[in-house]
Amino acid sequence: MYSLAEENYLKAIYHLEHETKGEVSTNAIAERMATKPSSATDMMRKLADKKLLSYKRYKGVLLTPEGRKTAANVIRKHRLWEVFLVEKLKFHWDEVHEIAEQLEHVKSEELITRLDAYLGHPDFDPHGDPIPDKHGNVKRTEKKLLSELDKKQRGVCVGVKESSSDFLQYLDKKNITIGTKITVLGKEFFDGSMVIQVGRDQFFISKKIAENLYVQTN
Amino acid sequence: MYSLAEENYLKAIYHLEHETKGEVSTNAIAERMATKPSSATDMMRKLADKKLLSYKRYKGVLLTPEGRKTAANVIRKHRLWEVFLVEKLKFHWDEVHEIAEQLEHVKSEELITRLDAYLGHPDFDPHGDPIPDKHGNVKRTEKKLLSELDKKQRGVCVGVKESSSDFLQYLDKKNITIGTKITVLGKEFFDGSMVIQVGRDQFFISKKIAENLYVQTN
DNA sequence: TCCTTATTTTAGATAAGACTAAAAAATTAA
DNA sequence: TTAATTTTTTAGTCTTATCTAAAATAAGGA
Repeated sequence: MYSLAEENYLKAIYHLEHETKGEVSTNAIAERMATKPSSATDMMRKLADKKLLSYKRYKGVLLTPEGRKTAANVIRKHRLWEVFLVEKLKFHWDEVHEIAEQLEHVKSEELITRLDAYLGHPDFDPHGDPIPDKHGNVKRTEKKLLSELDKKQRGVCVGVKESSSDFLQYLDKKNITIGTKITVLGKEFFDGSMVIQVGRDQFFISKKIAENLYVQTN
Repeated sequence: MYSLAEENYLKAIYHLEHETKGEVSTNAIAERMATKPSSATDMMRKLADKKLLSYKRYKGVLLTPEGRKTAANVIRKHRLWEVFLVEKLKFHWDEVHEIAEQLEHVKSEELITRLDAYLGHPDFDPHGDPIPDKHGNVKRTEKKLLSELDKKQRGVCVGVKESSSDFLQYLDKKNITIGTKITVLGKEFFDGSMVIQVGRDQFFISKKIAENLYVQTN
């Protein structure tokens, strides 16, 4: 069982590994964690002792399989809780991060198993990010922006890029939410605007809207 | 915003104040918290500095109104989460305490407001204990054991005293759960056994059963 | 009341996780 | 290749919440 601080460092390193290639630097970790590099070094030592990552002085770190799995599990919990907050408690997509940041550290395998089932085994969180399975595997899927789709293509809404209150309210009004199927009926190359089909409705959206909506294809 | 340790001490003291009359002793607190008396003393100092309780050396402590309210709020959260775990995630009554013990420390007013609404503003947790309102007020109700009822009296099941797996399964089988209305049709003074009505069913229960079921009357 | 016992507090230490300042290593530039 | 700069580590402190051992106070019995 790992401490709150340990879990948060693992999560940060997991994300950093995906953003940059190769070893993750001490400074990058410190910056992400909003701590000083010296604090990060201390923690790297500890996590290396616990075999959660490999660390060589001055050389940065890489998660071990065990470390990666642990990190993915915390992220799994975070994202499942986000789904709960949005789907069940009707929070807006942009209000849930901080709360999930706390809930993700609650220790109970059974709790997460049941929560997952209760939510219908969701594949994505409200921001469109994939939810790792219980083994830490992430279904790397074709998440793309709606603006990348061409005429006649379809996608399922899996999240938003920017999540301003105005934008979310616009989506609400148009009945677009996680899981909503969207078909591109037309696309104007001049300004990137589109005509899309959502349920029975067809309407026009600007390029700006299309560039802030993530969809999953295939 | 109070620390995890502070919240747990407040909760312990709150319960101890209800169990014993007058000041709560350092030893009692230490025992409840599974710490040493010296640790309890340190924490009393700190909580007194924060005006959450009044403390005089060698004299024990009493919560201030602010301390009482804070404690009640943690208990409110604990009990709401327990309801969630049992009602929504289908945990058994005796599996939820430890998890709620963690969830109760999640900080977000809005979360609890929404959770409360989502659960339908419950008055009791799955053990039959009352859930304080957001101001920390507890509806002190007539929670009694089913065995205390007399013939023709009615009560609503609000919880269990002992919650062994066998007992809970028995209750499941008989369709007795939180909110179930129970009427005493007959009571045998010789052995304390009863005949009760639950929904359309009438059946016999032993004294032991009646002594482990809490009901609310009035 | 005085003495013994139990309770409570004080003093000093420890572990986790953070910090600052200074030293060491790596990197970049001349 | 050496010098300047950046990155990382080390050394030493701090805070929170715990502990042990010892001292102080309160309570109970003869």
